[in-house]
Amino acid sequence: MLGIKSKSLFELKKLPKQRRSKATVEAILEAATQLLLEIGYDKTSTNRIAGRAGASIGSLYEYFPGKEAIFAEIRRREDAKIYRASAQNAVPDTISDMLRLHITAYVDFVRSNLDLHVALIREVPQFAVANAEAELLRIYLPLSTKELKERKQQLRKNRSPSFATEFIIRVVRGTISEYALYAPEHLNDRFTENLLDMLEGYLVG
Amino acid sequence: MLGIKSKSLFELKKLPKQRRSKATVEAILEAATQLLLEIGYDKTSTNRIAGRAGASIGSLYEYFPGKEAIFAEIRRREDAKIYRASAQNAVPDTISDMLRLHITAYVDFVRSNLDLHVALIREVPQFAVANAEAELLRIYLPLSTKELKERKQQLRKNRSPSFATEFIIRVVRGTISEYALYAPEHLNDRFTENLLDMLEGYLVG
DNA sequence: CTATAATATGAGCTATCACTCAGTTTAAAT
DNA sequence: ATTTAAACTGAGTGATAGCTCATATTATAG
Repeated sequence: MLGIKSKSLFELKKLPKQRRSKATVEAILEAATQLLLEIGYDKTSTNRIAGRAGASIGSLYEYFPGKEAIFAEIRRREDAKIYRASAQNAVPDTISDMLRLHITAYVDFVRSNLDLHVALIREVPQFAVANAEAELLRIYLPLSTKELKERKQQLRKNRSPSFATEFIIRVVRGTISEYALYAPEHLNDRFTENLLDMLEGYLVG
Repeated sequence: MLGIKSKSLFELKKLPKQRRSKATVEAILEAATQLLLEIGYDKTSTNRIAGRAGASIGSLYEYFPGKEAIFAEIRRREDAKIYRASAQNAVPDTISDMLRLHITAYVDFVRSNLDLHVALIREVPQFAVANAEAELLRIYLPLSTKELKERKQQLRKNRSPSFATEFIIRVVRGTISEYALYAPEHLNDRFTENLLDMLEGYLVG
């Protein structure tokens, strides 16, 4: 029997309390991000992260239960940025404008952090990241379902707001990830307009 | 300087010629598939694959240049199956029927091999798999563009057949992967009908 | 000033891994 | 029957990885 770790492998073991230790945690996350982009997940060892961060390996394990937790935290912060980028504007009246707002914000965000976004999808074992995904969806999904219900008269008939919300979110996320991974040079305005056109046709008709 | 490997890291070093060695290669691929599903990519060592396959580690390296090549071959074969599943039927006259044919074949295939499909996306380093992706698209894309051009009168105006083909393929692949990874229980007929409805609206109107 | 908690250190442990190679066995070719 | 090529073998190698822990330093609290 191997040692059982009581808390999640993907969360911080302990929150830094003093200014010094907060800086250490930030430096570790920054170093891990750089190394992920430079040499990839596999070659990024915890010792190397600590070295680049100017911290000791012991300090790293003081705050993170393991390698995966570091990247899960990076992913969580990226997801939070995406969320904020969409959520900072007022909610428009029409479904069309809602779609345009959210999707352009999303595409712009992915394009402006393309390398990191791709590296996180490509290289980080997804199981370390499933929680972050679930968290994001839990925030996003009820929010948008509510928005759709309030605009139900604009919806095509037979469209269930709750089904449509998950469907749209997954179409958008899946499609953008696919382009980011395999055809980043086609992740342009023409793509965005086509995506919007397709989704508007689906939701509004 | 590390040793330079002359051929691709993702292809077979040597093709088995005799019946015995062909069986060895098949056993290795089968064992690797099982272990991927049972314990994941990282824990699946080449020694363990050889052990499960009833072959020696030396034989494994006789045919595969490295661990990644084994999984690239598994992926290549899966892709070929998907392609055959779509391509075996005659090409229908209407775009709607074309979409229905290809997409139901694709969804059915993914559902019937869900665990392996998910494991290949989740766990296998994508760079080992990028070639297989490129190969698949090279076959698929011109084929479908040609089919669309022949049905241009059915297309909504302003839809470029070549752009639309890539767009549709990536929407489908991305969306289905997203559902397979994060909501496999929602990968059902209702999902398929909505996807078809959306794409038909986009292409035909 | 003292006691206690927080933070930092890094040598070293255990484990495992991908891969090599010198030699043997089996099949095909002549 | 002999030669040659194909296939197989598996102990061993070098490298590196994630992680622990005993100890030391710094900050906060009373």
